[in-house]
Amino acid sequence: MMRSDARDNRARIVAAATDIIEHEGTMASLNEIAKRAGVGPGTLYRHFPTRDALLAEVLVAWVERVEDAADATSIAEKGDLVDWLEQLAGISNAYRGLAASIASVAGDETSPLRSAHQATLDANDRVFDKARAAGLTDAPVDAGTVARLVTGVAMATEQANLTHQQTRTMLEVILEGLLASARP
Amino acid sequence: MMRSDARDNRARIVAAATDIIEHEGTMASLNEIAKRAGVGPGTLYRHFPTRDALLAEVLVAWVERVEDAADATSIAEKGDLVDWLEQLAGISNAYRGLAASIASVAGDETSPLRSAHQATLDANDRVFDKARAAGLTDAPVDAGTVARLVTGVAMATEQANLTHQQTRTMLEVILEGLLASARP
DNA sequence: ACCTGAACACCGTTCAAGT
DNA sequence: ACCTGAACACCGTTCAAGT
Repeated sequence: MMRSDARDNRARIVAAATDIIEHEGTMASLNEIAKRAGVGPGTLYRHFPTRDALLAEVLVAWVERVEDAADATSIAEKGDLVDWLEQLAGISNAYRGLAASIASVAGDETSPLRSAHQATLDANDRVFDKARAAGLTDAPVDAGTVARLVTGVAMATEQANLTHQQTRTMLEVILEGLLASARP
Repeated sequence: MMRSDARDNRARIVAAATDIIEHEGTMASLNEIAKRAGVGPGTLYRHFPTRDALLAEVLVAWVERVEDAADATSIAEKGDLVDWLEQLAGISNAYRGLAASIASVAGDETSPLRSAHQATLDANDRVFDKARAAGLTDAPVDAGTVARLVTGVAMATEQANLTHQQTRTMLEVILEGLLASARP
């Protein structure tokens, strides 16, 4: 059982982090977050030994957005799938630096962001299940490949300040490729 | 005419930067580069007011590699094009952080890295010209779209420590999509 | 004209000292 | 058990003072 002051501090750190990361991105200063939360930097480190551990907490709400989006999406034609990929890329760019943070999970099995990452893979799988049900494709599409491609698009979009149309064009190419290579 | 001591210092800064960036990536400490070059930090800033200005100088040699690779590549079948994209992605990952630095050029018309970026776009165009000559595709493929996609792949590869095979799979999907959407 | 290097305002991270 | 906040070793960047 956590001491009540510790529990309070933890909650205030998460609240401050959510607020600041939303505005400044995933690379926001940890000292600034601690200050905003009204705790010493050591307290932040005690509760969250790494930046990703803190980010994982902030992303709990974010993961729900991904899952809701996946479940709310209905897939009837190819354009719907592009819309979905666009949504996925957009959500990955909810905060500055988020796409890069997500990408780094894939290469680190022990990352605290692991479950958040897995949830998005699963959500993506469910959407492509719908696509198969709608007869858009008959072969399996690897969710990992899709995730890596969309993450790459999201990173490029953020880094190069791409227009909506440029990003969509990239996703159209990718979807075309996914469906083409899925057909034997 | 630059004073000879200034010219010497400039050359030593570029040499030190090349050396250090090769090992530590594009985000290497500028103070460390200055120290290695045997100059004060102010001298580095006098010659290169921004990190990208310094990087542009370091990348002169790098651009030649891209152009040589493009001109040396012969394209006869689809696999050759995947090989080319793989080479392009590999070159973009020559240094850590390079893919991101390249990506940021696209969103900044005044970047000192502009000519380096343009050179890679042109090189890519020449390769796809060969593909058209070989009858692999008949419609134009936008070099900008290709560059953005490959940059995204390169960033994801670096950030997620992807395997060779994972990267190649992404590029295969992209090429499939490029050729498919090029066909009317 | 060019260079030096101390100085400034920041980072992330740690850890003795407190309660 | 938990917290504070000064301290450390770094950043990038500037600018008075030197030659």
